[in-house]
Amino acid sequence: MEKVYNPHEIEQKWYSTWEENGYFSSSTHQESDLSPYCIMIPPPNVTGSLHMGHAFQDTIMDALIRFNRMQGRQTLWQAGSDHAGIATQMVVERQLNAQGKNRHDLGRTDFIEKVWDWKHHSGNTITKQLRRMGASLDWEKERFTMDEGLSEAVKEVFVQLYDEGLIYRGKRLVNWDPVLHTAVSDLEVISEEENGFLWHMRYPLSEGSGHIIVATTRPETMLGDAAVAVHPKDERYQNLIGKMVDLPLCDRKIPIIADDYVDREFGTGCVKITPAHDFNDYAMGKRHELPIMNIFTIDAAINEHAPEKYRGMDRYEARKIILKDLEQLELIEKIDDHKLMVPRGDRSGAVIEPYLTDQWYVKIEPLAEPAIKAVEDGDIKFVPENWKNTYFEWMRNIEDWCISRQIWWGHRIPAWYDDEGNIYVAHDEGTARDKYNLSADIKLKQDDDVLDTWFSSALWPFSTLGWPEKTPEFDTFYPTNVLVTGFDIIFFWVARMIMMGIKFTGKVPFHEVYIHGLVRDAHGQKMSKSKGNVLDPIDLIDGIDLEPLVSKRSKGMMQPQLAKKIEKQTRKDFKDGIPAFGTDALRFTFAIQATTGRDIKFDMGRIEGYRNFCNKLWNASRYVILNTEEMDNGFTPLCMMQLSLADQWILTELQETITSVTQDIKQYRFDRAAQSIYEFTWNSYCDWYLELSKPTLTLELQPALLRGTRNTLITVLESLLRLAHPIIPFITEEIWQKISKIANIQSDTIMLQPFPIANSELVFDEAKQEIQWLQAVVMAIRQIRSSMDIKPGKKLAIYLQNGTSTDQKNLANNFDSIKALAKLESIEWLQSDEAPESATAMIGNMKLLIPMAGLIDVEEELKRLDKEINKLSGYITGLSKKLSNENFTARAPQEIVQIEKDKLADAESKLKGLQEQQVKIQQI
RNA sequence: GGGUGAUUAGCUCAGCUGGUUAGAGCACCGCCCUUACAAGGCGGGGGUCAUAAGUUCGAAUCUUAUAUCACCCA
Repeated sequence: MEKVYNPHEIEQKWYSTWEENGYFSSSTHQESDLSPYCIMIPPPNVTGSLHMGHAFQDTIMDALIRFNRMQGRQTLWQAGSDHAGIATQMVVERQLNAQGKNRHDLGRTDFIEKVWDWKHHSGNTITKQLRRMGASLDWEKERFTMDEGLSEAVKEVFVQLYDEGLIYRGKRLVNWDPVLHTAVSDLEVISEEENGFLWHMRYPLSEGSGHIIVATTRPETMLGDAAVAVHPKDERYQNLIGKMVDLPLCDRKIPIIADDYVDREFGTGCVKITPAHDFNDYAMGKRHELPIMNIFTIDAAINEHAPEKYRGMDRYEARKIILKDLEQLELIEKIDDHKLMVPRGDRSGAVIEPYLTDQWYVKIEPLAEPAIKAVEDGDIKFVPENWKNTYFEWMRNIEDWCISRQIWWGHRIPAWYDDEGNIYVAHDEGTARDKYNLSADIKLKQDDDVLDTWFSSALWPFSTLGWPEKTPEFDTFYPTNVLVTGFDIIFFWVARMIMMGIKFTGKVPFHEVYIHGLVRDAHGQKMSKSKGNVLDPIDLIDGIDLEPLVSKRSKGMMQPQLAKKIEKQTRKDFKDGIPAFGTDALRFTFAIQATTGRDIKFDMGRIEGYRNFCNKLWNASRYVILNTEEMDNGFTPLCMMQLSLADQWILTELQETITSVTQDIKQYRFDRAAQSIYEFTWNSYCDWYLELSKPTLTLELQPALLRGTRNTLITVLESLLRLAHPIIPFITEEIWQKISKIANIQSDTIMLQPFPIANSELVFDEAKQEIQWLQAVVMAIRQIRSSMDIKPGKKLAIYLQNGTSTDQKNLANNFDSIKALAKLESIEWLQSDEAPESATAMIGNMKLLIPMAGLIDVEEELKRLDKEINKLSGYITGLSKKLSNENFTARAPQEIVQIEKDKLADAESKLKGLQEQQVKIQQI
């Protein structure tokens, strides 16, 4: 293997090998009694590219999938993407615009063909990037929400819901994008605080004198006012309730009404009510049977219902003129600065209007009920559990779902109209005629609208498996095991999948929902394009220089004035750009930070640390290969093999690590799993075991012992690679290819190897005790060495005193190891109480002495002893206080009391030894 | 206004059903290019666990209140 770990060279090679060999396939399954395992990828937007949220989410899913696949289960990670109606249409329209055309020039059919063209040529950015992440998705089964089968499922569901009266057409307020000319979902509306004004306007009372002052952030909507409302208990306005006002500029009279909804503290406590242009006003209008007067066109310009003067003006133009006119009439009381939430379309950036239109709706309550019950009954569990509250909260206050969109790219609504506007719903026109007994001469026209993309996404868990056809895939994998997603789409997606799944398959679509946190930047800010703080996962994998990074971040801004600030921040945060860390390091960073539900602040220091971890594993493997390749490693049957204490110890540690990692992954604690792997690899295997193996290998003892150590070096590393594979697939595969050959394993890939299972026969408690003793001795010597400034290379002669029979046995068994690890010339037992002047450490009751002659400074040693003694005394004081408390000794469980007593005895004897030593040295 | 979560070392975070002298990585200090690894080795310093009260023999952990921050809903 290369001396330096170079992720770039290994990653792409292995991914294509895996894919070409069909290792990701859900059809090839090993013989196993275990149940199949399936995760549906949250289908990424076909126009999208991979962001940190995806990378995090995909790491988790891939780890789960690889883990379960290695456990021998038939495994499907369903690949695919969604058609992202508005986003995709916009991408293609922009291309047309560049040629000076728009979609109307092409017409619907040709335009849709163009979109398909685009999809085939450019719609695979994110699937390529998923491959870079190492995601072991079943690409053979890749689906797209607009492909034939999924479209069939959409029609089937629509028709059935309509026939059952659960889909209807109605006129309601929707979020209207006046630029895109379509309804958009709440999810596509981003409300953010912006600076604005609160205008206080006088509305004259109709009775002749006096006026009422209303406060509004949107004065132009006054043209559609239907009333003025006050709080019924508001003493200031009691006498006005029921009276009329003259609506300025409009020549209309509107009533003053009372409603609880009015906030007395806001503005003047009087609000104008515009039922057609505000969601709350709409509700109030319904309560009070107010007329609903729409004053906007689909472009949000003033329409023919308003006074002639303002017709055709854009809403903001109209605002200016109206304010000027009111000013002239002296009807403006005052203007306050005001911060308000402004809803904008996430695609167009236009301010969204509540707008009254005909749309299709799903009647949601009958669907919500069983979906709530499924979570209440535990058929579906949220991880972390708290999220079920969010789910319930939304589901219990759910409103009907507007599913129609006024765009071209999407599933066209399977509804036809005759000349009289009667509606016929069926899979296609022919079926509709049969179903409704319509003769061929009745002209039918299909609805122009398409369905919300989320409508098809809601069917994803079963439509991808072939539903409504009966397929083996559906039988095998539905219900799926777990859905992995962010909290932000619990409403839009998770809840709807549950509703649709139960409705159409009779079963929940998944048994668990794992909700992960958000990936934020190093400062804890949400990553967003407009803030210019996004990190591209691919840049972390491949690296990027500062200049390209700066231009990438500050280019194509919606608000170009922010570019300077972004550039400055980027130069500060990434002085030297970003080095190439590789996919495995990125995945490990995500895994180890995936504590339940918490957001991740993405810290470059950590990914660097885990890149170093990969490098460590790499180099340890090189050591193992160097010492075992083409040697007698004890794999031939019937050869004599003997395990050293160190071998037994590392095997013991490995079993414990396997047990905890397995448990942790099953409980979605990827942080703990990764942490255990890290600690085992670095702190046990590398820091101690490899060092312990060196004396054995170099001293060339009996062949049986040599075989034992070589065998252990190999088998432990081989298991470790399999243990870590679900998190860091590339490096483990690369190393495993070498190691498996040495270990006599016949297989082409680590991917399909069994996940390690802990073996209780490889747990050696005695060896564990002995190695812990050895570690204590070695660390004590190193500590003295370091604080006394003794050169690392200087070999020491040490003495031991006052050892128990166990200490004597431990030394005898580990003599060579200790000599090597602590760089000793000799170790001798002192039989009498007499001892040379020495620096001293206590290992239990045993005294460890390093003679001072010429090596150790008396003052320094006294200082060191003093420090140790102080530390110990503090400890002892605490313990004795605890133990002299009768309440403690009487009430605490006896095991605990005994533990504390043992601790105290131990500490006291240690203290005694150190104090004796202190006296001795003071006498020098 | 309602809800959820957070607050532990300079930074990023663990700490599970209460029993550790409160841990890790990064950063910091000292020594070392020791034949797997300087992307490294060895050793070290650093925390009144946001604050206050309570429950308990015992609280970072449980309860209540307060403060600050974040997010969701209105």
